Amino acid sequence: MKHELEKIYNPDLFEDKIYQQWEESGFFNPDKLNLPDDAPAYTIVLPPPNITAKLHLGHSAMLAIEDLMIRYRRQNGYRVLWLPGTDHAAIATQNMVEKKIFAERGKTRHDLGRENFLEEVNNFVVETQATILNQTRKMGASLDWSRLAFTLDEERQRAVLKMFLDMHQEGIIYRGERIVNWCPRCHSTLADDEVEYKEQAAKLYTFKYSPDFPIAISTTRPETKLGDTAVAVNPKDKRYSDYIGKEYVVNFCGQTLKIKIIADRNVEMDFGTGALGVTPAHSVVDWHMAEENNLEIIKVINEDGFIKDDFGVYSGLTALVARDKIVNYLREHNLITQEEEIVNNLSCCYRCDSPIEPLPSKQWFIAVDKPVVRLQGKSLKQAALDLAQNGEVKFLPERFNKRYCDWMENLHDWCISRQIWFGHSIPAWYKGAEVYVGAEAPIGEGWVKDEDTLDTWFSSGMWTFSTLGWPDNYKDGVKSGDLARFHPTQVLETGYEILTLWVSRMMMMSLFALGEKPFSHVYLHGTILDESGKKMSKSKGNGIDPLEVIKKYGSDAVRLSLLMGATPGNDSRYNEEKIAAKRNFINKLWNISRFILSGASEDDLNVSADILPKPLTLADRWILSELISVRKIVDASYADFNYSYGADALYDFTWNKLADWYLEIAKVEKNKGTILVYIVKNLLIMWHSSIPYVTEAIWQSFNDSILMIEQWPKIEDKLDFLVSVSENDGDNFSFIQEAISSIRNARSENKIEPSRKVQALVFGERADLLFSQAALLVGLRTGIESFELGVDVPTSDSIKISLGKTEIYLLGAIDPEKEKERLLKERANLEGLITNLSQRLNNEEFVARAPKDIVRAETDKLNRYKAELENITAAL
RNA sequence: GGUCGUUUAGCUCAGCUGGUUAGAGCGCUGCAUUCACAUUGCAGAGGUCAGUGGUUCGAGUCCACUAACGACCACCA
Repeated sequence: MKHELEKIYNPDLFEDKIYQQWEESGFFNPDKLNLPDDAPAYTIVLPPPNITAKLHLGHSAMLAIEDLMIRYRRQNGYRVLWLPGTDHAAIATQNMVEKKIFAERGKTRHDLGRENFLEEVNNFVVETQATILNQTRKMGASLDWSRLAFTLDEERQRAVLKMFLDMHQEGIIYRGERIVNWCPRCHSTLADDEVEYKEQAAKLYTFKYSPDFPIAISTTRPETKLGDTAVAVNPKDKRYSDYIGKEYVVNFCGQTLKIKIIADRNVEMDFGTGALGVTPAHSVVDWHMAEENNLEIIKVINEDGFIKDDFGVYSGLTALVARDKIVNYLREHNLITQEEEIVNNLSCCYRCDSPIEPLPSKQWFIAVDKPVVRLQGKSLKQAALDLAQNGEVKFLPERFNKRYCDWMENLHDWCISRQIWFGHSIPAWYKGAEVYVGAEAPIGEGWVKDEDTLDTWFSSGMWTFSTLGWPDNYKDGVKSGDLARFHPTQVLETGYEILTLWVSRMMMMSLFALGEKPFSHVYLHGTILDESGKKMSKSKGNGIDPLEVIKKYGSDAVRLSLLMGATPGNDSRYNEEKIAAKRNFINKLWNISRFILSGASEDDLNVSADILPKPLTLADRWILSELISVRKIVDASYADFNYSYGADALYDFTWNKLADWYLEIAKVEKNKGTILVYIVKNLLIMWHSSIPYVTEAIWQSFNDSILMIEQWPKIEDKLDFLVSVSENDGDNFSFIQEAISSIRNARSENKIEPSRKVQALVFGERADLLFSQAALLVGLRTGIESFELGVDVPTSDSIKISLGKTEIYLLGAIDPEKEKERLLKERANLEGLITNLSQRLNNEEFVARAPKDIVRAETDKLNRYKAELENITAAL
């Protein structure tokens, strides 16, 4: 079992083999973990990556963080489920395949036909999915592949169908006419977030509909004015207040319009003439005004971007041509009072860049404001809002709670139908004006299936429970199977950019389907930017392929570089040097282990990671107290989602405490095999969740078991016999270098005999420890094998090392003047602290209301400060 | 236009509820090297914590304003 480790850690030799071993062990699957029935569950559903493309570094960061959460919980006895999957990303995928087919064969999806096209899409999906899953494995993600899901696979299709039917039955899903973002080229609606705004120069025309109409209006789109049914002014605007409520019949460019003057506070008095021509059919804002004022809605432009019939000479023209024609008419009739060049934002299709035409269209919606019986009359919006507001779902960082709530409060009914082919079909059939909703086609002739598909977020919104067997595992309001065990999930870890798009939908869907939250915590990671701080994107070509970096530095190094120094919600820059630094660290850990294991006996190797070895020297007590303190820091930080801080503490311990100090001591003090192996075992366990491969590789070089399921150590917590050392002690050793060269010089000049006696004088409260380490290093570097050590009276400015008859004096770095200054400052500081604390402790209200342990802690603090003050005063 | 974030060493970033002398990694400078590791070790230089004002015994931390950069949302008649 025990085998030698290579001189340098080579990830290539281990990673694939180890991953395969993990997978074959079955322990990614919670059912295979040997756990008591009451073991608490810990579930994370992996945010399913879009199958449009291979993974990028952002995904790697996500996998690193989630795998850490998962592995840490697995080590702590949880029934851990990390559930993998991919998202069909309806529009994005269809678009990508369309482009590909067009580039390769010059054909459109219409050329291929629905069936053939969907087959092409499916081939594409299979291909990219394989790539994605391979990349995910390379990261070392301990996902339960037996539960792999896809938002468009058969099970999910059943779930989506059921959800649609349930919501329809409840009256939450309805078909209605609304203004949608319509792309005349793609023949599809776009979600608001699929619309891109482009700044462009436009002409703002100010004119009157007709000579006899009293108010001039401004617009950049005169052709839509054919559909105007009102003019809106600000109610505060004195210029127009007399007209409000009046109705006019005007002849606008040869067409008859009925115009009512209405008041609306959203109209800006300063823009143009302060009056707005209301075109309900072609503007979202106007649509709302029309609803409030019962205005007629007149469609002017059709789905192809042409002017509709019944508009005389304008019918059949494209919007742009019609615009020119109308402007000419207005000019000829002297109705234009101003033409102005302005810059405005044109809304464009994110796919084809065509200008968006806002059009009324029949679509399926989810009503977010409607009371839902199964939610005790709350609306979806309200219920989802409550989860955040009453703290049932916590956001990290907290500020995203506000963003979530703001967005939720402004949420309108969610349009869920999309005019694309790739996606979940809508279970609706039409016959004339009749609509049928059901799982199967209705009986009878002449029913036509709805050709649209569902918004991709509809299925991904169900992700936490559609992956756990809903609806089969949910009967009469009772959960069973996976759903009972693993829902609600613990953490949703995802990027903040989809907080609104995805997280909010998951909340509503879960509330509707199960009446419960989908998760307790939302951890939002930042974006990985490129080295210059720009977003990585395909179009810019500045993306980094995780596989290449992994190949160069190893998976663990990539993971660690993404974990350390990263805080939730904050973006971080890609930095290859950082990865190299982590690679070096991993090699350091490897060599620490190599050194320890090579010197360990068979008995040493069998030491339990739970029980402190004994007896202990001073140095042992010190390193063990550091180890225990690190474990506490790690536990506390991981509990707070502060992964960077925990890793920092481990890193510092491993390199600066264990390698730099304790191993050097161990070389001299000898017989430390047991305790060293004990430390290594604990260290590997604690490091495993961040850098699983190298830790597993080392572990298996001297154990038959798999480290992945090794339990988090339960080290005794009796710290009273341990040594506590401040973090800055390393600074006190600047004299060592000098000592070493002094001794060497003395020797080479034959000034001293090769004495076996070393005596050093060390000052400070931890003189014994400093002494031990100092003597150790001096001895180590000078080849003196045994020492006789002693501590002398502390002095404030010098350190003396005697070698036999020769004495070496080493001056400390402390300047008495500066020291005095420091003490004075500290005294003032302490006095302030004491005043402040005394005041608080004299405050009856504080003492009465604050928890007892806080009061006690404050009292202790006060006493400590007082004692310190006395010391300082004495020293001065 | 609204909301939010960022600004700390040459670079990339930590710094929790205000509390001794502001930290890390990389880079830089000097020194060391048959040692588990040169993917190494030791030491050093380098910061008026973006600016101004305020609260406080005490501010990198809290408040206000300013500036630069960035993100999101909305709208642009």
